[in-house]
Amino acid sequence: MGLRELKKEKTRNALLDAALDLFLEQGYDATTIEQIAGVVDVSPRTFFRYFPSKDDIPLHFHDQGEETMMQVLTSRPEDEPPFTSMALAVRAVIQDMSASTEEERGRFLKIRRLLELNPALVGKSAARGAATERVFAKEIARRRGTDVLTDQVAHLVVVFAVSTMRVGFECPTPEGDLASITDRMEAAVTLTENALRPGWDL
Amino acid sequence: MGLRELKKEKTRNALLDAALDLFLEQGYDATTIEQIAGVVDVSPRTFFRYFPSKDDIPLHFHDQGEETMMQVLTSRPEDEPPFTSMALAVRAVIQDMSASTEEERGRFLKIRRLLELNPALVGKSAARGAATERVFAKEIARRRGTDVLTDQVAHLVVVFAVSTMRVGFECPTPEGDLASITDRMEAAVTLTENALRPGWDL
DNA sequence: ACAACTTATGTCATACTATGACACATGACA
DNA sequence: TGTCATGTGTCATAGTATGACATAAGTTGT
Repeated sequence: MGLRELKKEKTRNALLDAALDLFLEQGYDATTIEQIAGVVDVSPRTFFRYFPSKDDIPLHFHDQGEETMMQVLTSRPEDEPPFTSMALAVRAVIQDMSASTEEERGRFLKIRRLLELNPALVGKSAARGAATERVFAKEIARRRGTDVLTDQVAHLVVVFAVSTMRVGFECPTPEGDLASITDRMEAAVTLTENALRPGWDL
Repeated sequence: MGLRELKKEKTRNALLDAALDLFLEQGYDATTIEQIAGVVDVSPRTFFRYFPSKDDIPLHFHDQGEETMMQVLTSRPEDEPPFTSMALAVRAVIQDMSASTEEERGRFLKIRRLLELNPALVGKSAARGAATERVFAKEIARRRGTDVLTDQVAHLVVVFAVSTMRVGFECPTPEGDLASITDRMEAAVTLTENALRPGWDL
């Protein structure tokens, strides 16, 4: 890895951390891109070269989670009940969180506190989730041999899985560490599994 | 109703229809508030006096639907299984759609076409849905006699219901009329009901 | 080590959404 | 009809986001 990429990685993390800290200190809306860029000593224009939008800061983990889930999904046999595959994908994300570095864990907790303080961000997280859902619905429909446009079961499988993950992550735990978050996420998945009738997704 | 309120209602509808038509003609992002206001011959500032944001145009029915659902929910006995109550609330929304005026039906269809053309709006719809979920989760938790902060079942009940409605509404039907939309929504609710194990939400 | 190339950054400029302040006009009501 | 309340237009402003272009930094050849 060249010096250039190292520097970029460093700037990206610096922007991320500066943004999260400012958001928690003064609130999300009250914090401007100019301020964030100021802390890291880059121009506001540069911020947008690292993050497409301000919202992409609190949604930092979304893309990563989506990638993990898709990897797990494609590794599963195609004739497995689709919700079983999706539940495994969700658990893989939980696993990833547990296995992440101390630095990343800190960011997880900050983002979670941020979502609690700013409910509008929960909405934006759901918005990103909707985009994720489209991707997965398409894949599930493919595996089911159906048309994604009309296969409501495929969509339901996905929204149940994604919604469950959201409930587990967002549903607040009073001042918890990362383990208590992953525990709650795991609990949510189990609850959903038990709520569903076996074979509903065939 | 005074002349003043009539005029307001008229302006509001004019803005709504002008916006929807422009969105469908030239795309959502490509349409500016200035253009919308121009069609109705009001100042851009006035637009924001009728709609808090541009996004509130495609989300026109959200608040209405939320109100309907909450009315139904509070009319149900408190010891009814919560998902049963929520499913009834969703069906009430479907009923409202079927019973709406020709004018409103047209808007429904336009909004749906808009959501198909612009997936980002589906996300924003989900974002609004997240806010709705908070309200209902609180009420469900109250009825269950639990703390909304820790009662994951309450949250799951709500997200399943709201997600199901979204799937039914957004899942595209090829050039359908309003009846085919409500039919699909009804189908989605039924699918979810059959997918869930009776008593899971007690 | 130096030149040539690639890529990241800073500095403009600009469009658009959204909000506050204030003056003016229009409908409501005595 | 005069007074009050309310809606509207105009102006000013903050902030997000994007494009264009020049410059500086890192990379790669000889």
